[in-house]
Parts: sequence; structure tokens; C-alpha cells
Amino acid sequence: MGSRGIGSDIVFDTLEKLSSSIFINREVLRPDYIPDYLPHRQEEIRRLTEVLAPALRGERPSNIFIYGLTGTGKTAVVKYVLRKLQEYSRSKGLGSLYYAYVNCRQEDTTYRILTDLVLALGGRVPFTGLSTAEVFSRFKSVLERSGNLLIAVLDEVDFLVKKRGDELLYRLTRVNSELKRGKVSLVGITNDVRFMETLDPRVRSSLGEIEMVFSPYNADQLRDILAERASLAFKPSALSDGVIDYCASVAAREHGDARRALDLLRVSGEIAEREGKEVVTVEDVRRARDEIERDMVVDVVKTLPYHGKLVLLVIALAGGSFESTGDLYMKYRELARGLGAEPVTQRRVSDILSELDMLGIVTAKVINRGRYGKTRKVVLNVEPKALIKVFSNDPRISWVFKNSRDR
DNA sequence: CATCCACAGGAAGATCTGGTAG
DNA sequence: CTACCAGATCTTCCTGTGGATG
Repeated sequence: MGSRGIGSDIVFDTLEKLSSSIFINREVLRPDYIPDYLPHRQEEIRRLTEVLAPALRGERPSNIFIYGLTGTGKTAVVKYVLRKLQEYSRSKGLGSLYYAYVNCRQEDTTYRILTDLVLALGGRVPFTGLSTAEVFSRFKSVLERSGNLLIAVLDEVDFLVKKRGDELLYRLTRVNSELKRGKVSLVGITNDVRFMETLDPRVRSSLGEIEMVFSPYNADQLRDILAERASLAFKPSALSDGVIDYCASVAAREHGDARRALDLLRVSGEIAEREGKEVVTVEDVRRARDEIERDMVVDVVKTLPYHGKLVLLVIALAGGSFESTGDLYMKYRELARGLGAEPVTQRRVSDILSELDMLGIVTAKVINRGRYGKTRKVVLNVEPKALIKVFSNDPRISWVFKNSRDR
């Protein structure tokens, strides 16, 4: 701990603090980690394996449609089973099993989804510049040439259909009859209950050959999951009594979302660790909740288009809610003009509100006020103050606050 | 019990950016 | 280089609608 080499002292001290106190392996708490054991999902794993098993013989498994709320283990189970199938296939010398996992919320265009499917088959596609039809025909030719079976997992398919329609799904279900050699099996995952009803009947019957439903975890089950994962992630006795129970009960209240629970646990640990403590307390979990919310807000705001930010700001400045989109739009116009920007149309603001709603930062529910028309009631899901704080770091907006302070 | 409000939200397309193919 | 493509953002124009009220 000498005071020579000022820089390295800071580095060493920081590393010293980070290296030990709480975690053995925090990666196992990350949302994309697939554990070797999934508590309370054995039945689902067995069933999915049965359905996909024909793939090992090169036969096409039935298309599967999986429904369940967020954090009920749909993605984990599917990835788990596919990984195991691949391991099994290799160990028995049955050759490679081709599958593609695509999250349709992240890859939200037909083009990108097709690109991922081609990639999974070992083909190559530029990430932009071609027509979608061209990518689709490349997909088919790669399939045909190799004669392989591709299991295409489309996670959060409802986003694809909502944004682009069911054209792609329809065409994918048709591929099998168009090709002589290649085959495609679809695994659709969604958390939207009424998704199936919105589909074209042809697609519905084809995609829903087999259906599976994942029910939410209750608090006891969440506790098992957390305990299992915590034993891998944390040092023994790094968690004080009640931490796991508290995380489980928070997540159980939010419709049994295991991802939320694990996130909460990880962030709680990180908070305790940052402060050099050796034990995570319930208080740390409470602070983790706030921190997760803050991060969500910062992320959302960062990716929003300029007028999206203004709409959000208007809601925050109004104390977090509006009774109608008409009121909101008037206030928004004032703000935009005040900032020297040309306001966008009300139609566009309506779409922006839908986006904010989907991102979860706002709830925009359609209500009918009878004679007084139909509108959306908008409620901010986070603290207005927290939002305004984020905006005061945005150079295109923050000067408004500074100016109003000067005057 | 028909009317009619205040919008929702679909459809088509304009404009811009940033890319590919040949 | 030209011709073309998709995505993001936004506009214009539009049809549809639940339920309080007259």
C-alpha cells in the first residue's frame, strides 16, 4: 500500500475490493445464463424433448407454440433442451443439429430474422442492402443445398407479428412443401395470451401443431430457484436471512417473474460488494429495486427519438399523468415550441405513447368517456423526479432547466 | 336507444440515412 | 459510379368505436 505510482494504487485497491467479498460467480445470476438444473420445470423439459426428438433422426418435429408470462422459464427451457439435444447428437455421432434462436423483440425486422436463420445454417448474408425477397431465397437455397433440418426458435413472436404481420411466419411454414430436401421446424414463444387469435388461421393451425403453457412460479417455487442459483453465485453465508425470501416475494407479487427475482438478487449483491461489505442485507435488496428502476429509465430515455423524449418529459413535468391524449398533446406542443422544435402530429404522438407503453415506462390505457369521447389515460410508471433528473443530463434539453433557474 | 365525442389506430407514403451489388 | 434496398421517423388521410347523454 505504498504511495508511489498513484495510478496503480487506485487500481490495486479497487481490484482488492472487487475481487472477493460476496460473489463466487455472478454470471449465473444473469438473465441469459442457462443453469444445469431448472427447478419446477422438469415436466416441461421432458415434454419438449419428446416433441423435438425426431430431429435427431433428421425428421421434422411438429411446430410448437409456447405460451407463458415473462420470467416463467420458457426461453431457458427451450435453450436448455436444444443444447442437450445437440450434445447428445454429437456424442452419439449423429451429426450436427441446426437450430437458430432469434429474439423477435431485438431482431425486429423480417430481414434480420432471416439473416439469423441463414447464419445458423452456416450461410452468409450482408447485414443490409439486399431486398428481403433476396435474403429469403438465399435462406431457401442454403437449406436446400445442405438438406438440413433447421429448428427455428422465434422468441417473443408477437412482436414480429405486431410490427410486420404474419407474412414471414406463413412463408416459413410453407418452406417445407416448397423444398425437396431442407426442412424447418418452428418454435414460437410468446407471453401474449391472445396472440394466437390475431393470427391468420392458416398460420395458427400450422404453428400450433403442439402447444405448451408455462404457468407462473409462486413464491415457494421462486425461493427454490433463487436458493439453487444463489448457492452457485454467492459465497457461503454471504446472504443474510430473509434476502432470498424478500426477493422471491417481490417477484411473486409481479406475476412470478423469475428473471426479475434473479436480477434483484444480482444487483443486491453488487451493491453490497461495491461497498466492501461481506453480507447482503434486505436493505440492499430495497436499494437494488431503486437502482434497477433507474437503470431502466436511463436505458429507455437514451434510445428514444427526440420527440419521444419530449413526450416523456411533458408527462414527467405534469406530475406523471394525463387524463387524455388531447391534453398531453397541447402541453407537448408548448414544450416543443419553447425548445424551438417543430412539433410532430398528434398521430405520431399516439404512436410514441404506444412505444412508451410497450417499454413499460408508461401505462397508456384506452378508456371510453362516452359522450366525451375515447382517449388514452396516461400514467408514468416511474418517479417523475427521477426522469427529470435523467433529462437534465441531456444536452438538447437540459438548458431549459438551467434557463428557468437563472430567471 | 340513437347519437356523437375525441380520440384510437390502420394504410400508404414521404424523406432521410446508411448500406449492397455489380 | 448507378440502381436499388431497408429502417426509422414522421405525415396525411382515413375508418372505427364504447358508452354518457339528450
